Amino acid sequence: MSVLRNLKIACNNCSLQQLCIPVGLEGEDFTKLESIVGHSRPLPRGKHIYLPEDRFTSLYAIRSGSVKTYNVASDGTEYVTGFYLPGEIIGLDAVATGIHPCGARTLETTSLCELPYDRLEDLSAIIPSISKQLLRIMSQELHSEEQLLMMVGSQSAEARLVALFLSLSSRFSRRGYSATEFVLSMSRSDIGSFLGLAVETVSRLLKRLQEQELIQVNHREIKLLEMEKLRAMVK
Amino acid sequence: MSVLRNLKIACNNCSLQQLCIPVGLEGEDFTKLESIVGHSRPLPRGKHIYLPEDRFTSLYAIRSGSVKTYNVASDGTEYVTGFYLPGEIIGLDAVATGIHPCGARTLETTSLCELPYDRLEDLSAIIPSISKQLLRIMSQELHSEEQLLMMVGSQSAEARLVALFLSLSSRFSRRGYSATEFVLSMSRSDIGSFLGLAVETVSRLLKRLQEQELIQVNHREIKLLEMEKLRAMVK
DNA sequence: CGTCCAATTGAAATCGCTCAACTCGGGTGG
DNA sequence: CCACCCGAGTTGAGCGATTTCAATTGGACG
Repeated sequence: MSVLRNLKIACNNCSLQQLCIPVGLEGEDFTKLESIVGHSRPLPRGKHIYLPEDRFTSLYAIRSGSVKTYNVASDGTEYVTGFYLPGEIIGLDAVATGIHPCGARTLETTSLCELPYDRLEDLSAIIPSISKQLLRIMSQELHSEEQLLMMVGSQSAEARLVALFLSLSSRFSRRGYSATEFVLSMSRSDIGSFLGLAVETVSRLLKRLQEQELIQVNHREIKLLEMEKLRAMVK
Repeated sequence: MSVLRNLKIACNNCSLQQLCIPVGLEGEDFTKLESIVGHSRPLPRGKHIYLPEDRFTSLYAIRSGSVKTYNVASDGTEYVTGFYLPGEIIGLDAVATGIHPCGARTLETTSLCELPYDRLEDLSAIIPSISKQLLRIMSQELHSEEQLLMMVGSQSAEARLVALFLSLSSRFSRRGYSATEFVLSMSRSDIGSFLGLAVETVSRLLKRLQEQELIQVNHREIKLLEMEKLRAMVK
């Protein structure tokens, strides 16, 4: 029985292998990595994975569902710093200090794989391609933060929102989901907080984009109607 | 003669050892790292280190001087993505793809250490603490981008400018320079571009902060007069 | 069926931008 | 050595995008 359960959750059987840490691992190395990965039953919506300032022990790979990371300013306001989809890794920003600078919370029912960092370090001393892969993932993350920064810093509210949708679109599509129709797991205020916009602005922009027939909005269901025009909006 | 030159530029003699990749390396490992580091004569102001879209071959550590990284939007506008001081590493965002997503240019006369990435990868397979250190540096960078993002996304223009000064202040101070008096190597428009503000706004804010006697501005010389009040402004 | 939170809508206020003119300082060439 | 020039920086006025405040609607769930 426990065998069944283990099999079921092995990286081996995970459709996200090609997006996650195991990329490029084979045979024994693959098995070794698998052996340190911890699993848990799916978490419900709104569950904390770790809090800001928590001690850092593990990275987490999203297996299914989605997660937001956030930071709390000294006045208590919460700022969303990122949205994470299956195959993506959270906690990388804590490696440097051993303390989580951001918290993480599930946006919907979510399954995680836990990667104890000390064991991951031990393993990457033996299997160099693991640290290679980790570095690649971090670098990727760094790059997308830069993109985001540029966007938030100097694009219109409309362009920012469109850019978020296009980012989600391409990420969904790489995971085998539709690039043009998806359901947002985050609230309007999460979106606003992430993009540096007021909730009301998000709402008005959605309406306007719909009126221009660029997208179709139904509560949290989004349909991108004019990909080319949308892409042209984010320069 | 060549020995003298080599000694002069060895990590061994570098005051930035404790801020740079060598952190935690000793004896033979230290020597091995040193052996792959390339040096060049100081670059003048305004020199490109690499262009956006250039193929990635090396990381660069700033030895002295300063550097800005930037991105070019499809309409040709240049966006500053970061300022880098001695002991900091540039090029990390290119590891994932092998292509530099951002360009890098000197802001003043600047000396660099070149770290060929393929050799660094080979080395970190032998010396695990190198990849550990690299991961730590990347994570650090990730964290500071998050901070920046939060700031740019949701703070007032004034708070953003103050936050930049405080960041420079603490970075200068860790390098043994004054935490309250420094000379900006970047132009007002670099600052504006980095913070997502118009040049004129930067100028007006500097004036206002000076009138409030929080800082003192003389061209590019900045003196922070009221650290506590300044810190309180960035929540 | 009522409650509560998320989302929407409207109106007024504001922060930062754009456009335009002007100043200042440093470097260059006569 | 001085006058000129050019880019960087400053200053002013008006405008516009986004925020804020306030009220309302709508859905999900008990």
